[in-house]
Amino acid sequence: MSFLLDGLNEQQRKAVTACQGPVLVLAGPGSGKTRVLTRSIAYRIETLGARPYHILAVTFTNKAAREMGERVEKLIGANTHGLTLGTFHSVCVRILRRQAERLPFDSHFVIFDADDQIRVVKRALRDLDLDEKQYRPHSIHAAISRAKNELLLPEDFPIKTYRDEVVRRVYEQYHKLLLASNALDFDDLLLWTAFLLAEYPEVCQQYARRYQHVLVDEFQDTNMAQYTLLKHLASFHRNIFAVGDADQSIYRWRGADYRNVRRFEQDFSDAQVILLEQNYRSTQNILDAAMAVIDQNPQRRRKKLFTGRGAGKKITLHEAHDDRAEAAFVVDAIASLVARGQAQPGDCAIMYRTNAQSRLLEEAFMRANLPYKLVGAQRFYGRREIKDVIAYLRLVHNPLDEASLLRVINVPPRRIGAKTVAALRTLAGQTGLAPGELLLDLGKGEDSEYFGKFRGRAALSLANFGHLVRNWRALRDELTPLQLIDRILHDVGYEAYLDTSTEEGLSRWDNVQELRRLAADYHDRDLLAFLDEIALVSDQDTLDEAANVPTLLTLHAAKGLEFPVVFIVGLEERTLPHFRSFDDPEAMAEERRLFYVGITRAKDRLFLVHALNRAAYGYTEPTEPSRFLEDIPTHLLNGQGVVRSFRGREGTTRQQNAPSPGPPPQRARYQAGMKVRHPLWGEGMVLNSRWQDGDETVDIFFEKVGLKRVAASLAKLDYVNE
DNA sequence: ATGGACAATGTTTTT
DNA sequence: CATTGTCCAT
Repeated sequence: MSFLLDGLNEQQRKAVTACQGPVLVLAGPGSGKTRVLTRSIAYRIETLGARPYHILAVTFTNKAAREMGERVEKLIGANTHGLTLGTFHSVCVRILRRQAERLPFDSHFVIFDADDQIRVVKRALRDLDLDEKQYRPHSIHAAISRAKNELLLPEDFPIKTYRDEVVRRVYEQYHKLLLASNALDFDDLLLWTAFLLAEYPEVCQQYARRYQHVLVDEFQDTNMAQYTLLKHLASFHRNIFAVGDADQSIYRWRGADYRNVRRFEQDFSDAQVILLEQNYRSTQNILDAAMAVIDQNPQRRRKKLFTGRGAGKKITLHEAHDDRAEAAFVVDAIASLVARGQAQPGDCAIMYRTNAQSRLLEEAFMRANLPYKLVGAQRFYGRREIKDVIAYLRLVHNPLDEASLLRVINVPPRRIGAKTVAALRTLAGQTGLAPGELLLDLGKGEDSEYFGKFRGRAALSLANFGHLVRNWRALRDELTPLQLIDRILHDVGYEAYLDTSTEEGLSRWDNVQELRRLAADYHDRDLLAFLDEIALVSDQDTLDEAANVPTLLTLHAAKGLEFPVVFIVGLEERTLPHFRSFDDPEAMAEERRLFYVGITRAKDRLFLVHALNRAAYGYTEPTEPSRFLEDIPTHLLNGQGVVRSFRGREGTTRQQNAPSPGPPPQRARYQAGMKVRHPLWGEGMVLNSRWQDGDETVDIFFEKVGLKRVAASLAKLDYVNE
């Protein structure tokens, strides 16, 4: 089956055929990593005779999984049946449903999305009589999520401060509430699977024996839970094949730890390490810019990326007056490329740090009457009407799901207000039933023993709704998901509720129609399959590749994609790097990687854009260009004069000088009284600062280690905002 | 119970 | 500024 090695370079070949023992493939951007992964799967089946049943391949997005499946099938035909191929989360769902009898939930559990999770945190806070202002649900949830990713249960939650103590209690309550709802959050899927494999050696054995080959994509994005899972699953045969690139690790905030790459080499000391450094995507100029940017990150394994593609066009650096002008520039530039026949609209992508930045771009496209497509942002599944319909389905599937019950119990309004809901919950608590179960019982009307416990109107409203849910439940096995949706929409009068005479209502109803179309695909599967699928889709999964129009997307969403023409906008301090990363060197390093990921998406043309003024809180304020721009050698750039090193704001005079890649501006960055943070020594106060031998020498009094003298260009100091 | 008006509050990235 | 929550009048 030598065709599986056709067209591969030596390193790729080596990787594809490395099927024994642990293998770590460090794959630079555009180095054919997906190719290596798919061929390696095919090679194991075709050449080594492995049964697909014995192969596990995990990815982070459904799209990546789907693509991989299609490409393997294209290589070796249809004999991929039995292959386990999916995202970490979907693979875990499958395992957990099968093994639920060993775990504290049953196999019909539902998956709570981000919204539900916040609701549960709020509920927990209220149950514990804690102030939502003081303990913001999002921040508490982040702490819980972090703990789960580290495989820490409530009792293991590390306590250093009083706040930690509170978080631990909320975590405990949150945990209970989820189990009472027979629901798992995203993190639980990983946590419980890891727990299962650790606690039940016979189960672990069963899977580890089955999976003779374990392959992982985007390994640098794994968190502790995922890493542990992989180790368990590969523990018997030890044929684990991990592909990743620490320089493209951009999900630290989600628990991802690129140090797992190093950990892998330690845990599997016999691992073969294969480097893929030849880039097949970008021109050399683009690649050089990318390397110049990423080389500034400390403590990384240097890779020397090269391409056979030639230098290519220079990178365009554009300075716009403000964010509106920035958007206009992008639209103009695309229009002009298309007009000159240099690109198709669909070749172009515009990338930005935050979703909020998409708005002005969208407006600019609309003003120019040009179509575009947007990845993510107001996600389809995040829309209110979609969440409503899904909540109905989940309630029908699982009446224990309190989050869904509360979401739809009065939508459309059916005279069940806060008072009545509180009464329902109270009585449920007294009887030991879940609110949803109580509601179902009330659905029997006056036959229900609980009917008399409510004040007249309330009892009737509840009974009516309970009756509806009873009916839907009775039908749920006969009807397809689509038929059930239609039945619910009809029974509750959802179209009338949306008021399709208004533009907004009509658009919402359109979205419901879109959901119906998606449900139509599930005519031969059950409701739960549909619910699983929509719980685990990602933004990238909804990207429509057919339309020949420009794509707007965040830098995060751009990972794994490539485009002939790439615009990266908002290249300013506080945007990229984002201001939330300023006081943490690790976070700052990740901002740089994010920029690196963006640059390396480009095949032929790269446009880097920054605006001198940007609207922040509704007010437009002056900006400084991103520090990352300073790291790109000027000879790779063209466009208007390269304005460099503005930190300190005297750039206009310096600009006159010949563009020299010399030292930064002679202006103190640190002044006495400033608070700064050093990666090693922690926080300290600047005592004084002066210029010496072309560098800034700063004396700092650190809280932990006392007085230190540092060179500003060498010490990785960060400002601490007071 | 409902809906509207106002205030506060917060803005990264997402399986 | 744009969303979310809270208060108040119906």
